[in-house]
Amino acid sequence: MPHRQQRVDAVRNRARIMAAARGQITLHGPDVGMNAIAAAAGVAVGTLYRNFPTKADLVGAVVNEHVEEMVLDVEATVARVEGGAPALAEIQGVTTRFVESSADNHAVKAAAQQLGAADYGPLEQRAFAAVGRLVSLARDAGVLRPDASSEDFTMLLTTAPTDQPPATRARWLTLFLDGMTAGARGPA
Amino acid sequence: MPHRQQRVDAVRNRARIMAAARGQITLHGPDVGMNAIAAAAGVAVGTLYRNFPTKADLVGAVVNEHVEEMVLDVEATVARVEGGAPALAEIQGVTTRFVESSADNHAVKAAAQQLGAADYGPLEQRAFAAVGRLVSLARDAGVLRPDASSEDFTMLLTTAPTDQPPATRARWLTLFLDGMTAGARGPA
DNA sequence: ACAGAAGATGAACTAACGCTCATCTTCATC
DNA sequence: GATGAAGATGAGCGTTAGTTCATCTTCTGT
Repeated sequence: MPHRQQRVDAVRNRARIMAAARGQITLHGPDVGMNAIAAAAGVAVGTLYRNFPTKADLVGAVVNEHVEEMVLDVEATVARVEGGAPALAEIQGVTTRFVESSADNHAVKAAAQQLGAADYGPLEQRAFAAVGRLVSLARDAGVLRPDASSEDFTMLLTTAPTDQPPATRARWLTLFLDGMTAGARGPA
Repeated sequence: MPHRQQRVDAVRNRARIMAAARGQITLHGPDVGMNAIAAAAGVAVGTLYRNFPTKADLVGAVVNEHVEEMVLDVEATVARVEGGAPALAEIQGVTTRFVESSADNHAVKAAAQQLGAADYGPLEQRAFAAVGRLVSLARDAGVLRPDASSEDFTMLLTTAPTDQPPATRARWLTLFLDGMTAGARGPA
């Protein structure tokens, strides 16, 4: 073992920084200052930069956590549908959960934006794979329009309105999902 | 006449500033610096501030121009439909024009955002009136879902994807409009 | 308990931005 | 032309936000 073990206070500080960054970005968006995050973590700015060379790295780490949450949710949904759960209801479920969580969560919003961007990391590929499986399951069940694609749902995630009142958000989802089901064969 | 006539160079500079601001904001978004706009106008920053007390005033002036264009387009569309033009095709037309113009035009994007905000100026009221007329005409013609509202179209303008490739934008509009026509009675 | 490396600190640096104002220039008037 | 007010100029102010680094502290291995 060439390297000495990492110090316990360093581990603790990194955890505090991630927690504070998550909280601050969730609350105030990715534009919060590094000083604010450092203060919330009970740590000096320099410690932030020891763990994350630039602000983009820190924000990216937080965003990645949320992307992972979203991916896990979609994968769980796929599993339920494969187990016999009604596809359309499950799709309404995930999309609603997503839109609601991104409503007053600026970190999730940023995460969605990143999914729209085309820098394909391994996590993004997992996301696309899961969404793809969900779409083809639902399409085969006849509850989506025949030409429905996973890109359609990526679009949904990217363009979902986040700064609108709850009633508007719900209406938006209704319209979009009705568009996704227009011309569907209908379930057996 | 109490006031002396405005100087010709002052008039010329104001026009140059508006043109430069329009161009720069269209190109780089509302976050361009005042120095950049001044340079593009061939004028010093001080001259910008003589014509527009704050940056918000300048950006607001540019955005207002675009809002007005959009309003005129909708009003013309209403007139055509009232004259017997097919309602659904006309609606597809305006919305397509809007999405396309906001695609690589950051000023129009900002204009749409402002329409979504709730500070009702006289221009905004004209916009809502025109959209309202268009929706009720189309609904009465049976080409929109019975519960279609003008808020639905405001939402469309606000959430339209602007940073996506043309094919994605077109697909988005298709889905949204199919959602708007789902459950429609159908034209006579 | 000690040495030394890993880590933490926060004042200060840099860059960008909106905005001001003392000074100079240019046009309208007579 | 001459005059003076309207207008133009641009260096610089105040602020904010990301980043650095010389210095001090704390933990780990022996």
